[in-house]
Amino acid sequence: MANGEGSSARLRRPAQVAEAIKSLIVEGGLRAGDRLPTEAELIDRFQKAKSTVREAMRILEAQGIVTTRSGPGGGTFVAAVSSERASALLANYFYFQNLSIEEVYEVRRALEPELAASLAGRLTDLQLDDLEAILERYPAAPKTAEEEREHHVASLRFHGKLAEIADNQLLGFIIGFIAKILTDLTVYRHLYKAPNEALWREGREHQRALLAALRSGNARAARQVMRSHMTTAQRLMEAQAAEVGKRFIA
Amino acid sequence: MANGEGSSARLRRPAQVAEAIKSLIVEGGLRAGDRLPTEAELIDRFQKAKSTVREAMRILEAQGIVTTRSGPGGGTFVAAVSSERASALLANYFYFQNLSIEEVYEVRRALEPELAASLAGRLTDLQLDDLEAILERYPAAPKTAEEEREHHVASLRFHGKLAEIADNQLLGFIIGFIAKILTDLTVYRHLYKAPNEALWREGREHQRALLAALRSGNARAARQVMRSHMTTAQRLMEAQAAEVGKRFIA
DNA sequence: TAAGATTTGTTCGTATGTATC
DNA sequence: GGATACATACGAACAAATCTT
Repeated sequence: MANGEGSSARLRRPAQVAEAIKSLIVEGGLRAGDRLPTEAELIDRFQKAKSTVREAMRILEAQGIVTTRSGPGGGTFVAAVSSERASALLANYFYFQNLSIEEVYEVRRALEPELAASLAGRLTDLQLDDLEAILERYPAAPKTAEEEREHHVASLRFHGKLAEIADNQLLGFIIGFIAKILTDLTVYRHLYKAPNEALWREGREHQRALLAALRSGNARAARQVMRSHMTTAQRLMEAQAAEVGKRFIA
Repeated sequence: MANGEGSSARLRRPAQVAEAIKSLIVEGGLRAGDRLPTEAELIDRFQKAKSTVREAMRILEAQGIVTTRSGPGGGTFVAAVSSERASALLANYFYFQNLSIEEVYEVRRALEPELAASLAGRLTDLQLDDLEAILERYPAAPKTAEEEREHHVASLRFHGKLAEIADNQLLGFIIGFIAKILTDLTVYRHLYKAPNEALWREGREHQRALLAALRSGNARAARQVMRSHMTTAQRLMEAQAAEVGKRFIA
């Protein structure tokens, strides 16, 4: 498990203990749900003060790899890091970066069509209906900036849903992450320009066509439609002149 | 800034304080290097015990968004999350996932050619020489499993270097992250098959051709060469029958 | 329901370490 | 080297959560 500090930096005691506990997990081959020694045992084993051990636990908890419960039968347990947690931690990194729309879309243009192609013909009717439902929630063109924002969030949810369904966990995570930061950006953005109806209509046509291609199992068409959709989406975003980066977060 | 917990979960006090401090950062528009109130001031402001505040600090430190120094003029400071830290935290997520070679390469095949194309003709002589130097460190075909491993790590450093140079920070981060997990996998893997010389030679030719395309500024060629290179690299990896995922970490 | 047991959660006071002037 | 200002570490006492009986 990665230690997260530059290996040169001298670690303070809580961080040292946290590393030692990580070793217990890795060396011991512990899996999600497995129990770690109690606080008292750890204090005894490492010969450290209670607060030191507790700070170590907070470090591991912040990273999402353990959870703690009090009470009998409680204790500290190994946890599989959730994708939500991983996304949130990664978002902190980009908080300090200032991504441009162009940067985000260069990645989307490369990945989303692949995901679409890989999913063609592999979705259940239930999943297809879910996707359809997302589109149906906003059948009319947005009239106000507020409506435009809701449309955009719904559209991103569509992509987030595709990401969840992905067989490829890495691809799914990345696409889901991008949908998340674009959603946060959209939600917390307060300056809007007038909705661009032509672009909206074009985007909507693409999503319909995409759904049809996914349903019929036409991977080539799905890839092609998603490619066009990304181009349109990028133009929509740029038309809004939003800036990604600082302030895209909760 | 993302809070990292499911928003429904009731937070304990250290986590509450950590969130409050995050708010100080976000609402106050604080930037990397800015100073937060001293421990004593935070204890006073939040009316919490010293250890509670300290546990909160460990949480923020683990996420990479603050650093602390003792001594006069010391205290807690906002830090830009480093890409290394972000990578390490993200690697913890995939520790529990078990990615296949195929999954990783589906993403590499889509992204690395784009990066190569975007870099063509934009590298300094110094950067090109750095890349050349990485290739030159292993001019001969690997004879042993050990040598083969070193070659592979060097090749991944080549990709990591390209990722560092990338103008697109998102694209660069993703490619750097993938190079990192593949490197960790390679380093900590202890079972090797015999090196496949034909594939090695093919990969090497690709990297040479790529360097030439980058130097001459031929974006189309760079993209095309990288595409072939990815195919070869995937076959090399699969020939080694390594499994990504569990145990790819330190 | 209530009491007791177990385990983490929180507080406080004190002492120590560390960097700057 | 001494004073100062800060974080770091310790440990004892008590609170809260939650399981068992």
